[in-house]
Amino acid sequence: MNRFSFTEYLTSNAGLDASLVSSLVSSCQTKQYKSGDYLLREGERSLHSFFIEKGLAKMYGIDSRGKEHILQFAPEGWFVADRESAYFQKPATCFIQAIEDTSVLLIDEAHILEMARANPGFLEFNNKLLHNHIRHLNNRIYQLLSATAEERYLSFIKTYPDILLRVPQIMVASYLGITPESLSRVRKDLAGKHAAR
Amino acid sequence: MNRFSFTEYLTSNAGLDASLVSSLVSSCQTKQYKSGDYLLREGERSLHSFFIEKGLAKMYGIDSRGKEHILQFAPEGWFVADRESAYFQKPATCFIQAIEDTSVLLIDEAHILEMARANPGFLEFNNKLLHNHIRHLNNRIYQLLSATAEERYLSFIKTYPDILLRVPQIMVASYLGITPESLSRVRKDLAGKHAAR
DNA sequence: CGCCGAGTTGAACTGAATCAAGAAACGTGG
DNA sequence: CCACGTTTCTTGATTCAGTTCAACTCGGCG
Repeated sequence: MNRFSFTEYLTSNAGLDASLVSSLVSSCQTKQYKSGDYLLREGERSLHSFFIEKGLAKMYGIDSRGKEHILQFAPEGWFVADRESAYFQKPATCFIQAIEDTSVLLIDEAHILEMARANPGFLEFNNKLLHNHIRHLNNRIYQLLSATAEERYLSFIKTYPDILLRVPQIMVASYLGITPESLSRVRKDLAGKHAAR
Repeated sequence: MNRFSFTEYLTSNAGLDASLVSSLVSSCQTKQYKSGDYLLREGERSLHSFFIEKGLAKMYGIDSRGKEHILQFAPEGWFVADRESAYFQKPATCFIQAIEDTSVLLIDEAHILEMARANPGFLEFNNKLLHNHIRHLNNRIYQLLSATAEERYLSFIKTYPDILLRVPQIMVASYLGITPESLSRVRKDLAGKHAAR
C-alpha cells in the first residue's frame, strides 16, 4: 500500500501554503506501530488524534459480553480519534489498534484549534472534515436502522472495496454488526444469485 | 415547554460578548412551524441549519420499503441539519419535520464560518459542538451494533427522559430501530420484571 | 358521534445468532 | 522450507429475538 504524506495531503486538499503546512507537520510526532499494536486503549487518556500515513487501523469497543464491535476502519489518508479522550480529555471509551504495520502522525487537538484560529483556510478545511465525518456517521446509522445484513454488506463492498481486500472477514462482520457465520452465509447466497443468471 | 432564546444560549454557553451574539442572531431569520409541517424535505436544497428555540422536530429518512427511520430528535436548545444540503449544497437526503408547534432560527452555514473566522471564542464553541455531535453519533452506532432492543430502550430512557414523554411510542421504536409491536412487548417485559421484586 | 392513529396482544414466521465441528489459510520458530 | 499451532472460514443443526400479520381496545379530535 502506498504512503500518504501528511504534508502532501494538506497542501493538495486543504489549499494551504507550504510554509504553514510544514509548521503544522513539524510540530507533530511520527510513530510506527506493528500489526497488533495499540494506538490507544480503553481507559487511557491521550490528547491527540491520529493521521494514518501508511497501514491500517481499527477503532472498536468491547461490550459486556466480551464481544468486539468495530466502529471505524482507518486506512492511509484518514484520521482516527477517540473524541472522548482526544477532545474532551476523559478516559478513552474504545481501543484503536493497528491491523497492518502502520505509521501515523500524532496530532494535538489543541494545536488544531490554534491553527484554525491563525489561518482561515485551515479553519474551513477542518470544518469540512468534521461535517463530512458527521455525514458518514449518519449514513452508517441509517444503514443499521434500515438495511438487512445482505444490503449492508453490499453497501460496504461498494463504499470500501479497498478495505474489503485488506481485512479478514471476521472484522467486516463486526463492522456490519453481524456474526462471521452470518457473513459467510450472506456471501454464499450472493455467489449463488450471481451464478444463477 | 419553555423557550430557548438563541441569544441567551450563545451568551451563556459560548462565552461570547453580547454585541457579537446580537450581530449573529439579528442576521438569522426566525420561522414558525405547526406540528406536522416540514422544515426540510428530501431532495430539497437549502443552505441553512436549524436551531430549535421551542417545540420538537424529528429528522428521518424513508427506506425503499416505505418505512420511516428516525435519525434524530431535536428539542429546544438543539441544532438539526441535513449536512448534505446545509453544508455540501446537495439535495437533502432526509426529512425534517415538526412534531410539536415549533419555532426555529434559520442559520446560514456560510455565516457560521464567517463568525468563526472573526471570533476565536465562537470558533472554539462551534468546534466543540461538532465534536460533541460526533461523539453522540459514535455512541449511537455502538449501541446499534452491540445492544439488544431492551438495552437500547433502557439507554434511551436514561439519555432522553424528556423526549420519551413528548413523542408517541411509535417514533421511539423507529429511533431504536425496532417495530412498535416489539417496543410494546419490551415495555411489558420490563414492567413485569419491575413488579416481580 | 364516528373515525383514525396509537398501543396492545396473540400466533406464526424468519433472519440472524448460537453451538459445534471440520477444512483451509497463516505466521512463526526451528 | 517445512511443521506446528492458531486463527479464519465454512457448513449444518438448532434456537431465539424480533418481525409480520391480524384483531381488538382505547383516547383524542374533527
